[in-house]
Amino acid sequence: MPYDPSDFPPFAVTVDLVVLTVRRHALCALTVRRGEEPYRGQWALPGGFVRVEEDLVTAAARELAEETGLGTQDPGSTQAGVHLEQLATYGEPGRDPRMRVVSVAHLVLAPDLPAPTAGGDAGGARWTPVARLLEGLDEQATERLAFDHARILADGVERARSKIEYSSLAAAFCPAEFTVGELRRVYEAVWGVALDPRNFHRKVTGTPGFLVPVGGTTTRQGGRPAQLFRAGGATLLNPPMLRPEV
Amino acid sequence: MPYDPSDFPPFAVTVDLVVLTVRRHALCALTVRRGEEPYRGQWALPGGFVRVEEDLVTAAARELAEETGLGTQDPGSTQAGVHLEQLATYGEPGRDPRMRVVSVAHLVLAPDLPAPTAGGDAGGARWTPVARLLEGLDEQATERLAFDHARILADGVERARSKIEYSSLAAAFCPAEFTVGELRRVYEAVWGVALDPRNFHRKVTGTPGFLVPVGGTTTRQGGRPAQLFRAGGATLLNPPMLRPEV
DNA sequence: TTAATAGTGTCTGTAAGACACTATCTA
DNA sequence: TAGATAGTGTCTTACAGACACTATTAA
Repeated sequence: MPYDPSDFPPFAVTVDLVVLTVRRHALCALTVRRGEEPYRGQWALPGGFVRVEEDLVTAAARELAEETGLGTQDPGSTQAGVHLEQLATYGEPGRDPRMRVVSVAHLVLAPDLPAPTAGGDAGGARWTPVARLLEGLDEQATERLAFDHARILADGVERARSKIEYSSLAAAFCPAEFTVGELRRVYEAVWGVALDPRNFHRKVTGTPGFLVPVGGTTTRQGGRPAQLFRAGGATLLNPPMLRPEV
Repeated sequence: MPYDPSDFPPFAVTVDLVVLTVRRHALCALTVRRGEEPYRGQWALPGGFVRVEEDLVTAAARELAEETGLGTQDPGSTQAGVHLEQLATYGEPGRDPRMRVVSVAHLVLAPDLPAPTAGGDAGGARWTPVARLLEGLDEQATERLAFDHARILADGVERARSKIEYSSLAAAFCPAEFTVGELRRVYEAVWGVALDPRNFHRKVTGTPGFLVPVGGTTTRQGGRPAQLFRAGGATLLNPPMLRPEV
């Protein structure tokens, strides 16, 4: 099959970002307000075109930096808590009414950040609890996301929920140094359940290499001072943390 | 951002297929021989261009049918044992020396099939043990796959290996009706380990909804007649099957 | 008979779930 | 003091891993 340009139809390739964080005990996603048709004025996931010379994950990191100022280095990196990975690709013919767009969605897990600065071409950006964005996914909810972004968001949330079961990825939602209680509240927010603090403590501190004590303590959560940890080298949690009510 | 064609660079979008099966106690992948440059004469994963009006998973199913005669219905379907799902997308600028190609890889799990019929434009097709295709992934192995297909295959194999831990997907490698021993040999081939037959039997028959007895028996594996089962409705295995030596 | 696979039962160690109890901070 | 969170210990139960033993076929 020689690569005659007439052989293949032209596609636009974009990256869309599911940027998740935990704010006030709720899992939140970054949304931007659309400035043009279609879906003008509606909220959407941040994203943009992939450039000619650019790798997919590089494009995702660039869009993330433009939208939030967040920096990542390599795919899978957990520098400063920020994690970026490819999620899935969406290419249904009618998903964009104007032309054929294939979007490679990426998942970003970030610690709680200051209110997003809409640095890019977006008309506004904010954190929205995913529960509100995903309620009544089938019907026309009031806060319905543009395009098929509700489905993309749902896939990203499900990926995050399942990945923290067997990996140390939940630490990506925490600052560089965090307490066991703060990590537990991340699990509770992402899964939407309550976990037993004692059993959780035993599980995460008993897994070798999962948490590394940094030496200090903090009382920023109130109560007795808690030890500070950072994420250890062990990225796999075996046996996994069990998600209740599955 | 108005969709002026000059705004975005032209991409070709293809689907590549990681088709896995278990033959003679070995995990094998479907490979086709390339008829043109680059990589002429080398083995590669089957694949092809996505058509204008075609969904990504539809394109993957079409390529699969053209290449093997295998039929699937919906994504995630387990009809006649065949399973098809999206794997990941590969779009590094230099991955195809001729032009910018973004490939959406898909993973197919199929029962043991007759020798593949190279029905498509491929110069030949065969099953190759993945162990041989992946050995010395970094160096220039003798049986090196074209493009970045060795990495795509490695990602597909890893996906299959991890998914059978917590799902009933291993049944996709079996015929519609199978015995507990045949299912165990699938796990052993995919993971490359030996499992205790007694503990395996207890695990899979003790999980409600995982296996459904069909009533008959078979002696096609030799020895005492074994009950025949089909995959049950329970697609999630909780607690998961533990992969040894991880 | 032997050799193969199928299937049941039993023991042991690990770990999860439930929860009592103590420790140390702020208000 | 009360009330919050941190952290340890204990008991029970579930289940994986190891393995003895029986069952039923083919050669």
